[in-house]
Amino acid sequence: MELTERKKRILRAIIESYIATAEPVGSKAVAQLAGLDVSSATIRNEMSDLTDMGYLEQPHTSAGRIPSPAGYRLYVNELMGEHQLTMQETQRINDALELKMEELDRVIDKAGKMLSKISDYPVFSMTAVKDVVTVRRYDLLMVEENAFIAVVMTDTSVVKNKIIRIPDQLSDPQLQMLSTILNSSFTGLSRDEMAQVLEKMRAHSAPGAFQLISLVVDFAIQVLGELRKQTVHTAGITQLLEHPEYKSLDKAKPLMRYLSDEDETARLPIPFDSNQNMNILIGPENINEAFRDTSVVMASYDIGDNMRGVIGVVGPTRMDYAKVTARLSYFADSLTRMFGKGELPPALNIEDQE
Amino acid sequence: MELTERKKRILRAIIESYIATAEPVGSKAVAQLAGLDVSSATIRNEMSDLTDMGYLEQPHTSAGRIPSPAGYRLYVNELMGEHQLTMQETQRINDALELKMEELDRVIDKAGKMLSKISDYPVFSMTAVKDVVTVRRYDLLMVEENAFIAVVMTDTSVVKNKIIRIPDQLSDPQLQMLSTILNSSFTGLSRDEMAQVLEKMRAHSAPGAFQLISLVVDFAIQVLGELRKQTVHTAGITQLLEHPEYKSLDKAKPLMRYLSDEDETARLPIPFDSNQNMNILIGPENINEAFRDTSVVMASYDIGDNMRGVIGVVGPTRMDYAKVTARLSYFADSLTRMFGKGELPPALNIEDQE
DNA sequence: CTTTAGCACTTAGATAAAGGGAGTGCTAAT
DNA sequence: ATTAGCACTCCCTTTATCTAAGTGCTAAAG
Repeated sequence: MELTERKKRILRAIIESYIATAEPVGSKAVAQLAGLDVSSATIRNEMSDLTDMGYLEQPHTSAGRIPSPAGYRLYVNELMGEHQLTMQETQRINDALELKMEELDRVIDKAGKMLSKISDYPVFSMTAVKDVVTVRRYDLLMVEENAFIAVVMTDTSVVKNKIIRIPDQLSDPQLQMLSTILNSSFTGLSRDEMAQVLEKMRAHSAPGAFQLISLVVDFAIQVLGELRKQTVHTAGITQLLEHPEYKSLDKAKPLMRYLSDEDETARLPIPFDSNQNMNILIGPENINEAFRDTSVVMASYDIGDNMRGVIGVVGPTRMDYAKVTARLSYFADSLTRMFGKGELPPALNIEDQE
Repeated sequence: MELTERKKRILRAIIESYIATAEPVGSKAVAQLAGLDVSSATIRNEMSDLTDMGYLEQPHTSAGRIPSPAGYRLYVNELMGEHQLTMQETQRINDALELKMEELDRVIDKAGKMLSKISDYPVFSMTAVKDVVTVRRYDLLMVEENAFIAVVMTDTSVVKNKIIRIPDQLSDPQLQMLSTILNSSFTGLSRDEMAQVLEKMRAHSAPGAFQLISLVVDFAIQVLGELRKQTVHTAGITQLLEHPEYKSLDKAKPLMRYLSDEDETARLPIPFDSNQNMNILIGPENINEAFRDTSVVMASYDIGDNMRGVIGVVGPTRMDYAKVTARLSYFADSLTRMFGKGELPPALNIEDQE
């Protein structure tokens, strides 16, 4: 049975009022809000219908109505107007994204924090990385007699370095030789392959030389490992407390504990449908128990050509979907642009240290 | 007036009971706990004295007693036994500190998270850095015709790199020349000085060459800026909610908001007395309003020879000082050892990226 | 003089009862 | 089909009562 125009309008008014106030909405209030020139009694009849159809719920007999998950779903799919970002808002997001010289991981972390501030909800963010990253090239820089810097560049153009100390002195030609070996035998390989080659080499190499090689290769393997590992960042968990549905600690605690526990979030089972770049999960649609009364709005963004990340907002089912989606999508687009191919990349930087 | 042995014993019993239960302690309970073979009436008299002396407080006329800040202070200074870390605990801390290949900043962050897990309280951590860091040397590595990696090493042996793209092609001799200029004119200088030299150079240099130089120098200046900036990390804020004094959201919210707001914590006005390496601030001893009902236990640790950091635990005034101090001090010592001069440093790493 | 037992007194917090208010659903009239 | 009117339901707040814990005092005992 199709909804009449008026029913839609009433449903929408109820949802938007509830989003704003977190209070059940009564027929009288709707009569004003919906801008329909009918009395509250008429509205009551309509609301009764909507309840029967499953779009509204009644906390108890004599309370107003609140939207059911199905109601939110309908709202998100059909009713919700595109929220126009104001100039101010876009400006704010742009300012926020003025990140320079940061490492990818930290950019993501920071981006999360900013989005959280902008949206007033907790945010999680993660990057899904290419699973096979290889080393493109090695450079070795002598710094002192018994130390050199190993610079490793991956095929994803990530550069990492490390100061390597050695017991014996090393001459320039030796370093040159080492560099040649590394660049010829240890590039374009996966971590496992590198380990294998290294193992083979152990047999027919001078122990001293082998030692050196393995120091650098071990570092390279570590770098690749670091890059592979997918981390989830969360930000602004405390924001939950600002929303009335979490004013009872019993509600807030499990969710907060979940979000703040890295081990948990690490295996965040977020079913992201990558066909569309904006996903909304409403309340019970979340498989995860902790999220049963909570909605998640997610967007994906691209990091260059090979990687893709997901950033999402967590909030009460009564969340201002229109606003959140607008902001989130703009934000994700900005991230994509920022990490974009054409432009100068965000110049991620590096650091090693003795 | 000096406290009698018995009074001390009673005070100690009260504090420890209150630490454990968060409930006011009555005379009857004390009679048992203190292990004194006297009746509750006697205890009552003593407790009355202790109240007069300011070591105990009464929430209301007919409640048990709770320790006053002065009481905690006395306890911390004199009464508190050294908490013995169990083998298990030290083992746990050691395992936790098995950090490799991380950047300083992230080590601190992670260390905070671990300590928070170990101590069941929120933790903040920060590093106080040398205020003048300079560049020790530059290395330039050609990667493609129109891009090279700039590797900058500071006098604190931090190495950072960045891929720099240039519109025109660059020959090896040109790169060589650039490197010479950088190493002769832009090392050992503060950020301001570098900017000045750069400005002077603008006049009598070919525009193209100047452009190149300034790209690298700007990066170096940024690196120094990054290093200088002192950041405070917080971890485990949610742990607050596990303690009964914060079960009312009104109490928890301001503190949580404070701790989770980076802008706030950045200017955390923590008066750390660097003469002793363990500081305890009890309740009202905290200048900061948000911490009025909260105690802070802080320890400092050394990062190599030049830097020093502070790591601290935040909790209710009723906090298990004995346990927290023991763990914190062991933890801080471990950090110092880990960053120690002798040993291999935690091999901080670096990364740049296109 | 210190310790102890006994008891009246205080007070927070828990439980129960009563009142108010918002909103519904139904009926009858427009 | 819409609306006004009204009885009914149920939550929430306030008020009153009760209970349990703990104190402080007094007077007796060691």
